[in-house]
Amino acid sequence: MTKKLAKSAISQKRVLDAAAKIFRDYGYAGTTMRAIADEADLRAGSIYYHYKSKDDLISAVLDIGIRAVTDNVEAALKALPETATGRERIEAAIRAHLSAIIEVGDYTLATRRALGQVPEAIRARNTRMRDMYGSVWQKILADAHDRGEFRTSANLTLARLFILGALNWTVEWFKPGGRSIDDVAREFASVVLDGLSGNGGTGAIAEEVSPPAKAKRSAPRISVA
Amino acid sequence: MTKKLAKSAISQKRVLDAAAKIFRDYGYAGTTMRAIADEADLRAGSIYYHYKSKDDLISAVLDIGIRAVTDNVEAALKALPETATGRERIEAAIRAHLSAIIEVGDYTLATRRALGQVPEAIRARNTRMRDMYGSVWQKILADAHDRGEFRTSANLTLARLFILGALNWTVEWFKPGGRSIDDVAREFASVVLDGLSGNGGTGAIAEEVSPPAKAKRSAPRISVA
DNA sequence: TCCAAAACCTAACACTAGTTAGAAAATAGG
DNA sequence: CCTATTTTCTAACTAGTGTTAGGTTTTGGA
Repeated sequence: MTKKLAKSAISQKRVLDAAAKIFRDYGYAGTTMRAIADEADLRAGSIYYHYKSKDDLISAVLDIGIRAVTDNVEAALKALPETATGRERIEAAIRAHLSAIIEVGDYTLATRRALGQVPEAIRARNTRMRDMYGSVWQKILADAHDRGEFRTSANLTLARLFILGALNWTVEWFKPGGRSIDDVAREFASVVLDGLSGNGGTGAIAEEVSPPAKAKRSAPRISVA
Repeated sequence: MTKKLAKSAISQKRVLDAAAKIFRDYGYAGTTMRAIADEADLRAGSIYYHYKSKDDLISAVLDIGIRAVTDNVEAALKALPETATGRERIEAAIRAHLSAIIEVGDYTLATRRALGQVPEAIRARNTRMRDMYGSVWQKILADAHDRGEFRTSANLTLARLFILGALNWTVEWFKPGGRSIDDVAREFASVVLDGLSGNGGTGAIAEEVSPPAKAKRSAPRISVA
C-alpha cells in the first residue's frame, strides 16, 4: 500500500520533474523559473515555497541525475555472484548505466546540458560525485585486467573514457520502442570487451609499452551523465 | 607571403574566436554579447558591425565546428591509397576526427554546449550537416563490413553511434601535452576495430540475427560535436 | 463544519540582455 | 597631411529574469 504523500511532497516532485525537463531543453541559463512553473502548473513565485532558489533546484536535479546512475550500477554489481567474471561485471555495469540514464532521461540530459554553466560550487560538488563514479569503473576494469581477461597492453584509463563517453552519449539517440536496452548493452559490451581482450591485427599494438594502466590512476576528470 | 587582411577581417576573426570561447564556457543563453565583446577587446555594440545578431554569430561558430570535423575526416580518407583496408580507413577517420575537434576545440565544445538551446532553424541546419557527416561514417563502416573485415553479426549503426559518441566526448577530457592524438586514436581504433572483428567469448553473439546492419540505413539522427 | 497551517498567487522590485542610431575615433589611400 | 570611409563607442530603448512580501486559496485534522 503506497503511503499517502502530503500535498507538499506531491507538488515538490512535480516541480522537480518539470525542472528536469525544462533544464534539459533549455540548459541552465536558458531556463526561466516561469517556464518551470508553467510546466508544473504553478506560478513562478510558488516555486520558492518548495525550493530556495533556481540554484537549489538545479542542484537537486543534478544530484538525482548522477545518483541514479551510480546507484544503479553499484546495485547491479552487488547483485552479481562472487564468481562473476570481469566480462560479466562490465557488461552488467554497462546495462545498469544505460538503464539508469534512459529511466531518468530528463535528469541525465539536463545534467549534460546544464552542468557546464551552473555556478562553480554546484559544478564542483557534482564533479566529485562523478569522479567517485568513475572510480567504480576504473576498479572493475582493473579487476578484469588483473584476472587476465584483457590483453596486457590495454590502456584502462582510455578504455574507461571511451566507454563512459559512448554510454553518456546514448541519451542523445536512444529511443524507447526501438532496440531494447538489453540489445544495445549487449552489442556495446561485445565491441568493448572483444576490443579490450583481442590481440589486434595491427603491428602498432605490439609497440605499446606496458604496463600503461597502473600508472594512470590519476586520470583526467571526466564528465558522466 | 601572407596576404594582408583588412582591419575588418582581423576584427571579425577576433570576434568569432571570442564568441567560440564564451559560448563554450557559458552555452548559448548564458553567453552575453558584452562577454564576447570583452573577450574580443570591443564593446558589445560594435559586434553588430560584423555580425547581424547573436544568432548570426552562434550560427557561424556552429558551422565552423562541424565543418572542421567533416572536412578533416574527408581529407584524411581522400589522402589514403586506393588499396587501403577498411581498418585503415576507419583508423584514419578516427584520427582525423580527433585532430579536428582538438584543433578547433573552442568551436566544437561550443557546439556541444550550445546546440541544444539555439533557435530551431539554426539547430536544424546544423543537424543536417551532422547527419551528412554521420553518413560518411556509415559508409566506411559498411565498406569494411562488406569486405569481410568485421564479424557478420556486427551492428554497424550501433557501432557508429558508439564510436562517434566516444569520439565526441574526448573534447571533455583530452589535454594537449598529455597523450598524443595519435596514441589516443590508435588505442581507440584498436578497441573498436578488434571489437567489431572479434568473434567474442559470449554465446549471446551467436544469437544475433543477421544481417542487421543493411536494414538500418535510416538510423536515428545523432549528434556530432 | 471550522479553523490553523500549508500551499499558492500576485504585483512589484532591482537588475540584466540584445539591439539600435548617431557620435566619435581609427584607418586607408591619394 | 587631408579626407572619405570604415570601425568602434555610447547611451538609451524594450523586454525579460530571479526573487520577495503580503494576500488569497487550499488542505487536513479535530
